[in-house]
Amino acid sequence: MSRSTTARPAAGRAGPQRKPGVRERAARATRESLLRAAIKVFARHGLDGGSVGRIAAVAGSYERMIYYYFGSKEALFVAALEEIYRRFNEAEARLHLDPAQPVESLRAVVHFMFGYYRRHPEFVALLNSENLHRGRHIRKSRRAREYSSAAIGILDELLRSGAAQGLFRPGLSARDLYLLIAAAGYFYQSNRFTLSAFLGENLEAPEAIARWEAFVQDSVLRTVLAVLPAREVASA
Amino acid sequence: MSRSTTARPAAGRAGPQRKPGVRERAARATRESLLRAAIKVFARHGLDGGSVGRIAAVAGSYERMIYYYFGSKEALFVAALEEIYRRFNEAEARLHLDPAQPVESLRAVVHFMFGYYRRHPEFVALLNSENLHRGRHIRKSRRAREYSSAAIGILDELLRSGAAQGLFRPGLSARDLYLLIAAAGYFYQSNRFTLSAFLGENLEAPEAIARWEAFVQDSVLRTVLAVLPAREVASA
Amino acid sequence: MSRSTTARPAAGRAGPQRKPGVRERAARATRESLLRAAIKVFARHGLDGGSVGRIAAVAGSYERMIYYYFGSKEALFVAALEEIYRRFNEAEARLHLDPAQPVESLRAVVHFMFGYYRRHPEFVALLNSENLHRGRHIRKSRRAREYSSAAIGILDELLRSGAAQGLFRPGLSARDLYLLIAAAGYFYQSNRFTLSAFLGENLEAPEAIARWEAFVQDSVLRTVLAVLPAREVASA
Amino acid sequence: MSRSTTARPAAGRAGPQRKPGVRERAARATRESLLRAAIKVFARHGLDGGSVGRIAAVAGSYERMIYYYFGSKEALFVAALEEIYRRFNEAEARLHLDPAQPVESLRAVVHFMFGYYRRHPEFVALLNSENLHRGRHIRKSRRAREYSSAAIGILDELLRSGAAQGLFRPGLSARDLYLLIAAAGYFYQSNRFTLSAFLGENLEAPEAIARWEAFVQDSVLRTVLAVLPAREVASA
DNA sequence: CATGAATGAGCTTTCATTCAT
DNA sequence: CATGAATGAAAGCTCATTCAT
Repeated sequence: MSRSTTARPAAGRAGPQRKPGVRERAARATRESLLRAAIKVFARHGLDGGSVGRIAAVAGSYERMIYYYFGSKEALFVAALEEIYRRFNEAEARLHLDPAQPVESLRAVVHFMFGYYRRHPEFVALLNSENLHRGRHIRKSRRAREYSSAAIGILDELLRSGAAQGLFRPGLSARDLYLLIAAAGYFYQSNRFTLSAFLGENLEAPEAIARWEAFVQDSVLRTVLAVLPAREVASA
Repeated sequence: MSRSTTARPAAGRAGPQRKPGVRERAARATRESLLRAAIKVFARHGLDGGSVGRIAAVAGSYERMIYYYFGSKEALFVAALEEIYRRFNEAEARLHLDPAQPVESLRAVVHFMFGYYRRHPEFVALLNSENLHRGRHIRKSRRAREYSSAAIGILDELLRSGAAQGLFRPGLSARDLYLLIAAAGYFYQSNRFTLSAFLGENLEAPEAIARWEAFVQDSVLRTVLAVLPAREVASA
Repeated sequence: MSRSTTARPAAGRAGPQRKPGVRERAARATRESLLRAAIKVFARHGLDGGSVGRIAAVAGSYERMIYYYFGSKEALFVAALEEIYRRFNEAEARLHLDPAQPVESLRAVVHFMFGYYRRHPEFVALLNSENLHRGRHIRKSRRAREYSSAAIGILDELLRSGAAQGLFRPGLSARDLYLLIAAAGYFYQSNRFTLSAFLGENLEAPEAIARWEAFVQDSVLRTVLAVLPAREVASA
Repeated sequence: MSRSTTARPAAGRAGPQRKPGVRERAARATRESLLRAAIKVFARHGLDGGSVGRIAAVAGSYERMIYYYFGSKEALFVAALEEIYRRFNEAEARLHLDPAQPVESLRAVVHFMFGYYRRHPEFVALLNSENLHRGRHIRKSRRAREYSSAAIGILDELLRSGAAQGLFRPGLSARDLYLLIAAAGYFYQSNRFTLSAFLGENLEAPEAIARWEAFVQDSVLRTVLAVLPAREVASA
């Protein structure tokens, strides 16, 4: 009853490290271009609106290959989800922070997340699609779950360090703070079209972006700081 | 895209106010049930995923009627968008605030918005769909634009009043604060499925909701207050 | 979750007898031509081999109409099955037998069945398809079951009458006799191609057919007769 | 349709009998498992319904191997047909009959065929598929034709012997009798699903099977016997 | 006013088969 | 010898929409 009548290639990490032949390399390229195309198309049109035909066309491949490598449209969507999570995680890991300087580090975190969402609208769009589908796919993916904890762990370290130095209020929840930062960055990116119409201004203008980030930086710091130096922080 | 397939009944604002006959009332009921069904279906499945067939079925009507009353699927989506904006505006208008008590009023605003998003997931879902489609429909709708300014106007009034009383910092942007509140409430609702998977906890549990609102209330107030009465606010 | 998004016309016997309009008559013609085409195509190519595309083409209609009137390929197959059963039943009902003359009547039954199978290869072919699918469809069809009992009831009457007259052996089972007659006629028709290859002769030649029927007539009568008048029956 | 895509191993009768090496033995095993799988799958799903993918999966091999060893799906079907004919012939050959005891031998023939059909539903199912396809494949197969005559030859011997002993009527056709026996056994097996629905009883129950064989034994003997010993045969 | 019938493009998926190492 | 990769046609089915009374 399993769907794949054709033996699928063992996607993912190969065991014993052979030198890949020409054929193998081309195959991997095909698979990857399909995945990249899927991310692009699903991000632009959603899971329902993004057809396998369009994905194949964007990848310069054939619809059939999607089924060869991924098995189904839905499985391709899961793979796309996992990939954007993986990329986000990777980018996050590259963000080196100094716990000894909690204020600057916290600012850096906000800056990173705002920048990431803006430079990766496909991340935001795919997550929206997944939420439209009530998290059906992510729930099934073991891999996606693994990427979770790191970000909050980092924040927690910063909060503890800040509190130890007497800079931050003690007892703050890293999870809550993470949500606040994510919400501010995500919502601005995700809803930029309706917000632009609603507010009558273009939220994608650089000044608008800068102003928003400054405001949130301010708000986040005020949320955590033990003592508010009236001038300094307000005019960040 | 031409919308006049058949002479449509004058959908929308009736001109001279006649007493509606039986026929007219039945027609209006059909139209409304279609609209309600559209909101439900589009919210659940998105614009692409929600078919006119399903909408007609949910409304207990015929697909043909959608074309009769709305002209096209897209026009029906626009009508659905307008309707949820209208409802939101209406709810907002029912929120009576006392500018003389800016702190309590601000808390009430946060509470209202958090509650609205939670009780009206279709509002959140439809806006997400619209943003996936890059604001294509809202941009065309005159009506939706009208609903914009009220909310921010109210906030502005509160901020001014608070500043005048020496409670709030002066010079704060109502727009920025509005976005922060909206972001915190919206993101939590919109992304509850991926977040629940990501965080490994159920964000729809009452305690989780309460905790989140408390945190945001705190954060919002810390953002605006001129002086922080250490205990009171911290332990909101 | 029901499959038909479009309201399907109430297939089958209409309740209150209105005079059908032009439109209605055309619709019925469409439906019937699709059903006829389905019987033809399924009989020739089987359930799997017969595509809805081909059926639509043979009917001079559109594939879409199959879904409009029948809902699915499988449901169309069920309708085809029911129709050939109905036709067989109808033909059987037209066979008027005189229980007072059991020998002649029995001969007539054999003759009828042999002729029916030969003139209606689609009946045989569709039943074969249904058996390949392990009776999955017929089991679900209430209507098909209704057509069952008549044939055997008639045979039973003949056997009783013959026994009462002292012509037939008493205690014979109509069901067994029915199966024997059906088997002989059906198998000859159903397996005519492999048998022709196997035997090296064309079983569809009129003489071959006549010879076979004569043999079976003889065999059936010898099975039921109480006394065998050596010459008479042997050279039927 | 051209079948030489790659130099095929000499499928079928090996010429000069060399001792097979390890490679050769593995190859033969692959070929045989594919053939066995093909018989199983074609029997269950028909020629059109049985996909090469499923056959390869059941065989635990690759689709490509089907083309390697057999050249095409159709050629594989022909091979499957030939194989089941071969098996049937082989089983028939193991049936040793004593022409001096024609009645017992005839009974044994009926018993053998009934048992074979029942224990080898794939034989019945494949022949049905082949007949659906109008004998297209068997006509092309030299080998299948060879298996024909034996069975009827045996019956002919029995009929002659019986007639010589005065037990059987003279002049009976072995071919006709063979068809009658085959029809009775085959039809019961082939149509067991529709018949079970039609008759409202389970034809696969042991008692039903026994009753049917007894009835047919009786009928066959009554067809051939010159004189009927009233009691003995009637209550077979 | 209202609604069954019709329509064709497009969807996801599976098919048998061939290519290239 | 063996097998992953590729291919395009065709499958069943759903879609939004229009026709015609």
